[in-house]
Amino acid sequence: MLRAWLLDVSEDLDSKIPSVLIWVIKEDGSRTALRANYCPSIYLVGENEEKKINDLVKIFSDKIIDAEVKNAKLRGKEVRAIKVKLNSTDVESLGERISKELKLKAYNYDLRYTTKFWIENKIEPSTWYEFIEENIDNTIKVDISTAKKLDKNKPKLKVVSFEAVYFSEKGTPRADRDPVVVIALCSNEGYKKIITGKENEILSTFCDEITKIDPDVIVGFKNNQVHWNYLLKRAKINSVKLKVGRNQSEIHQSIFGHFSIQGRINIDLFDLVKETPEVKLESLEEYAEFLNIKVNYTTVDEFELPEQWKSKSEDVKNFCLGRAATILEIYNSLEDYIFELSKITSLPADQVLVASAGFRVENYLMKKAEEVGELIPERKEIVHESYQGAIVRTPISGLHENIAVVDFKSMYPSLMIKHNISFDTIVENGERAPGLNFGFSKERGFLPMALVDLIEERDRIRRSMREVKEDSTEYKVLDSRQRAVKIITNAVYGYTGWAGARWYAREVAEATTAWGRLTITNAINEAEKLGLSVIYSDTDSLFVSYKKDKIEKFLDWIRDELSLEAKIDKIFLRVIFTEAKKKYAGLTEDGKIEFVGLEAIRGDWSAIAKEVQSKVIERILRTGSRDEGLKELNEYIDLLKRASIDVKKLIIWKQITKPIEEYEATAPHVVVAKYLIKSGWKVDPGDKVGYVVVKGSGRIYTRVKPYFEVKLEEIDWQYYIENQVIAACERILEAVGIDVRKVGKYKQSRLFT
DNA sequence: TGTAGGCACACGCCAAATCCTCT
DNA sequence: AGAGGATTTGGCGTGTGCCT
Repeated sequence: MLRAWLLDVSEDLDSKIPSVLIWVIKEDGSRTALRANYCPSIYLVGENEEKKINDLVKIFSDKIIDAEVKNAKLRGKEVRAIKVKLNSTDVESLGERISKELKLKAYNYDLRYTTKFWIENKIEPSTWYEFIEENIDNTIKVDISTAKKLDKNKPKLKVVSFEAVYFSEKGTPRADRDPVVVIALCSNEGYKKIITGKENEILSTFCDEITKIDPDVIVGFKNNQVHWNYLLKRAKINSVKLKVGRNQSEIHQSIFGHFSIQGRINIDLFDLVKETPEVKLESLEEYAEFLNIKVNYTTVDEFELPEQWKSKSEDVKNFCLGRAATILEIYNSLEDYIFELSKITSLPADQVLVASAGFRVENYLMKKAEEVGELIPERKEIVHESYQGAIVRTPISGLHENIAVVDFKSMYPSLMIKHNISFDTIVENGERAPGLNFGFSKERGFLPMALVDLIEERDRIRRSMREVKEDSTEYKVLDSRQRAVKIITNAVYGYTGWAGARWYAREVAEATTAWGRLTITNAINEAEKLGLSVIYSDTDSLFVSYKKDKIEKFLDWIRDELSLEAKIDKIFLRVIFTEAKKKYAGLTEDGKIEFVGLEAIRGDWSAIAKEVQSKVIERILRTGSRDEGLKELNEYIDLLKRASIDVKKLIIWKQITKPIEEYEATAPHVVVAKYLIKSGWKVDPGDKVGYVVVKGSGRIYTRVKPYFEVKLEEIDWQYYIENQVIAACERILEAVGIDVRKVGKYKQSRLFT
């Protein structure tokens, strides 16, 4: 018996019959690749199965192992399908050819060989398994059908983080021109190294060190987007092979821009920062701060890197090493989450972070489909029809006291279960979804089944969490797992309304929101009937006056009459609403101020505007006095009039969301982006551009500059007072009855110019 | 290789309205 | 007084980032 933890799988190119290399960590701690034969299967559906099987065997005799008729489910309906076991790893193109030739619809075919490996064999990555092994000429071979899942903790992984610095005189470094000058490495066994010197030596030392450490995981920041590409090109120029994989293999780019390293897991923390909405600028340092990880190096801005390298190269080296160390530390705090997400979705750890929410859900559903014999439909382009979403009530504006926020617990998943909403249960007779001309049958659907499993799994995890100490490793692992499960659960509804989904079903998404609207409307009416005034509501939440016994009754009613669960999410001692939806700020029982939707938490407002708005709101909420808010604003206006604010606080950051030439309107951030591109900087979709508004007349886009080129004297303070600070505060103050344009320092501020 | 829809808000764009200057 | 250019006004579209 061989026990091993599964890292990743790659195709075994040395084998004549379709085979995989399963990269594992064995129980004794050794790292190796297990060889296993695996012939993938596809399904064909259509008329005359028996005859078609004969044709199949005739035409594709060398490409198939066998074919037999089996029962399967197609959108819940029992069908007869030909299961074809292929003697090839080229599943998609062979599947297509067979389907075309025999005029049969193919299923489970447009998937990569390695993806099929996990799904079809019901094997999960990042998990312990037991296999029956056979040793043949120094390689270990296993029989997949003997795989037995073991419940055992993840082994300690060897991890290396790295960071690289490239030198360019001006602008973004270009791989065809600008060299690598530093690479820093850190391992989780305490190893640290700064590699500098001649470029070819840097590159080969980098590979040698990786080989020596032999890590299971290589982690970086923007390594998929920037580093691997860059290092590969520099390696080519220097005639060095970038051998960082196991078996001395080179790194290679896989289909969707992500890089794979044989036998190791390549992780890019940038993928994680992108799904962390609290981190606005998506920088490594901001991410570290968010995770409470101390950064102990001086950040070198990319615009000052060339100068710094020429004058104080030691600082740059330390910066590089510092970043590598921070990358490792961040990775450590997120490792459990990454591998739990990998397990639950059956996507190997180095793919799960690259995959977007839709693909994670889909992979999970494909795994479930295999369990129940549901065929996996092909991915196809579909014209998406938009549908009605949730209800958002206009808030009662002003300063409120003692408000409870009541939330439905996972409303959409619960409704999908309650009404059996699924792509395989849609019917046109019987009970209909509110306002729609179709409904859902009673027989348990595929999606509700998957959701019940997910919810039960999460409940199980949360129960086990209660049995272990809160500061234990086990607790953290369980917590990561329940978070991973929750994310998948909540994304299922959205998945069904995604045009790219294999199981796209607009009706499902539409019915879910329809029942959601009915549910919240009924709940609002009931709350008011019980004497709770509802001041605001969005999708599945209600803001009501905090009257304990009435709320208890209300929650009981939801449980008994709606068969749904709701809870008091939080209580605001004070809360401010303007007239706008989705924007408010409140003081909670534990003395914290929470901002929702307001400029104070938006990434596209200047720091000064955000600071003043939060201070103004905080003062009003803490004191309960509106005049205190005005005082705060006046103090700041004085500072701005004296130009006594750090330029950094005036930067406005905005994302470039598409190729620059596709912009129709002349927006300030686009003008700056174009200027940057002209000066040799690379600005790609997804990048953030930081600009400052300077003095002048006319359109704003005619007087914006990149933040690093702005001098104190040119700043348009009037703009910042009017369009940033006052703009962010006036709606708040207006909501509590103060007209900023009539009182306070505003008039005086106009004299400024 | 994009979970969904609902929403606020700044600013550019464009045409109409209004203002202003000059003959 | 009236022509005609300059400037302001207001509605609408673009663009970004937020909420649940």
